[in-house]
Amino acid sequence: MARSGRVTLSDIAERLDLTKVSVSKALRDHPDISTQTKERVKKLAQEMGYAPNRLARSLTTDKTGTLGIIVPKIAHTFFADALAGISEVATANEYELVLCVSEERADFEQRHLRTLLSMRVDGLLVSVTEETNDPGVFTALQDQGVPLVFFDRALDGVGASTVTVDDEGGAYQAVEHAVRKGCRDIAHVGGFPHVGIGAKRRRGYERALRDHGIPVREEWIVEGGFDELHGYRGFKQLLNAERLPEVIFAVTFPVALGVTDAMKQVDPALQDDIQIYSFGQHGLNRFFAYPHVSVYQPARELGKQGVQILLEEIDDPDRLPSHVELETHVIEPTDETHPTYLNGRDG
Amino acid sequence: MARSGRVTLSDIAERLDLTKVSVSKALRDHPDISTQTKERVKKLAQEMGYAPNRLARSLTTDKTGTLGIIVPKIAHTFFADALAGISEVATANEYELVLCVSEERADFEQRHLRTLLSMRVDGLLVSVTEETNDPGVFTALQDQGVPLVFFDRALDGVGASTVTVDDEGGAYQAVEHAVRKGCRDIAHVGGFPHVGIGAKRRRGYERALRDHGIPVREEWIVEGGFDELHGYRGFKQLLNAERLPEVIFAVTFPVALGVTDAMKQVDPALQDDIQIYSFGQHGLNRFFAYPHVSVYQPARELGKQGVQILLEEIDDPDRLPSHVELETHVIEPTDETHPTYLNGRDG
DNA sequence: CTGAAAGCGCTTACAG
DNA sequence: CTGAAAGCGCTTACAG
Repeated sequence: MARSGRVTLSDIAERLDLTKVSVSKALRDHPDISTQTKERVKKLAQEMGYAPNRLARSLTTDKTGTLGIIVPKIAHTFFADALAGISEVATANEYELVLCVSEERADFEQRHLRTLLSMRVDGLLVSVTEETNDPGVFTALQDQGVPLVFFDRALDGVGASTVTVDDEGGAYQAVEHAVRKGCRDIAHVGGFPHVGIGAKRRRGYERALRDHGIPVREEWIVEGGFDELHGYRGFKQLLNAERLPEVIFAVTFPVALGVTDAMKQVDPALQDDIQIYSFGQHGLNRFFAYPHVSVYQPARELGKQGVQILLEEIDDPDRLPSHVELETHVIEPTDETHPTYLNGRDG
Repeated sequence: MARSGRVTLSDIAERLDLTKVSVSKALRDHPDISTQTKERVKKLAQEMGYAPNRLARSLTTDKTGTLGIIVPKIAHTFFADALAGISEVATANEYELVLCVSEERADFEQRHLRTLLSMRVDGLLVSVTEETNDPGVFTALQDQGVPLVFFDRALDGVGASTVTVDDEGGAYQAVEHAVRKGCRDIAHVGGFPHVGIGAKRRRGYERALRDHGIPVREEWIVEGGFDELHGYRGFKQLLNAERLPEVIFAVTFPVALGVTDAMKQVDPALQDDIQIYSFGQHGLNRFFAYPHVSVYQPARELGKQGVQILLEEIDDPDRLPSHVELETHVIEPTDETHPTYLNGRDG
């Protein structure tokens, strides 16, 4: 028995008067071994409760069957949903997930990256923090030949695969949607410009305005992070503008929530006058007193495709990086995606 | 260099004309080694980008520095929040998380359990599925000496540590709260009785009714699972009762959402007449048109304490199981916990 | 203070 | 079809 008190190959071999190599082969259905021996081995292994030590196996095979995941936040519906997709595809392919949360901090991200490397994960799926701007750590990975895929938030200047949504297009659609409703006073509480999604969503916003002959007003554009706090601050900043807009397009759903909080605090009646649009939806929007109009972001699908690509790169290390961009569309509260039971399929 | 193309102890040793043992010791600040040598070693290790292979280390030390986590769902705010707490404490103690999602399926749970064991995680933190009823797999873990802690959803008959909330007390408080508001017609859309939280919350509900001289009406009690679908079905079932209640107490927040969906579908005006109470809160409740009254469930704290206890058991294998029960309280929409920025600490 | 030996539990060639 | 050797990259005693 192993130090740990667990059954090892040798334990089985001893009881069967075989060598551990034969046992190992038998358990893996190696053609070297006779059917009869295989059966004896498997039976006893089962009886003894044998579970192969994956550490030992990984050390020799140089494959751990694990994927390193780094997300900036976990208690945010977008990342939780993405993780659900990631978990689904990983499990289906017999990979385990080592989950790291960077807390939007670049230093945490780097530390996690190092740890995951020393754990010899087979590949990495990363959504960068809002602070991340140094491609150095990531290009180093590439040099070491570790498969890497960015999802949702990618970092420019790294030759890695990416799975994103059409950020610019989605933002464009949102603004155009507001324009078609007759609005021209549209503000943007945006993200940091050095993060891809921040820059792209803003670009879409501005382009849509211009295409519809609406001047871009700097005082109606706020830049910041991606969570509630920045939405809250963003709205406060908009109060300094000459007048308030009719529509506020928020760079993320959490930012939209912060904007709402600020509006309610300043004057709840503002909610009747200002419509909030957000990039990214939320399953509970349908219960809101003032539901947001949102750009549908397929979080789960993003996670699934991310893993899919990562697995392909693991299987074929010479594969060139892929760049998948998922389509988005605007959803109004009224055509919100409802649970299937509301579609008459159940109940 | 290792097969993987990565730097090993021997690579460093060779360049420095030392043995790998000395290098290993130097890097770990072993007193055996002279300060001067340590510095030379560390400098070169840094230059060569050495990262110790944790697989190899774990194989000899019999410690992986990983925790296995199994949750029934991930895209549910409760578990995402709990995971945030888990991640926080684990990271602070230099443990990594191997995350598994059981999808509320007992067979998935068992498979994940086996995998985590073969990965030699140092401990397990589990919230069981709504199907789980066989303690066998878990007691087997105990026999193998693998530290195990249940959080939120524990399984009876396993001598493992548990971190839960005061389910019965919380349910009791919720019902009492409704009674104090003058309601006597209180229904319960509950969980499965074989899952601890289901049985306890129902018990609290019934006890509160009795203590206030209100008869328990079986037709106002529905049993089922813990997600939206079961809430939806639950309300539909309540429609068969002689009359509708004034209050519906849902066993979880997702169940409360399903109930709401069903109510809206039957007749949106019902929302003016029936108040929904739920065990477990949600950060977005404050934006709801009809906010729920809820029993506060400290998800994050539950996760944190779970890891804390697990780490203690890992450090001291002879420790007796602990049972932590966190307090709950009823929160009305008006005294909802708001983001800190709304408390004037920011903005 | 430095080193040679042994071992963790597995798998991958190579013999027979 | 079965076995003996070698090795994955580390650490833990034990010598010197």
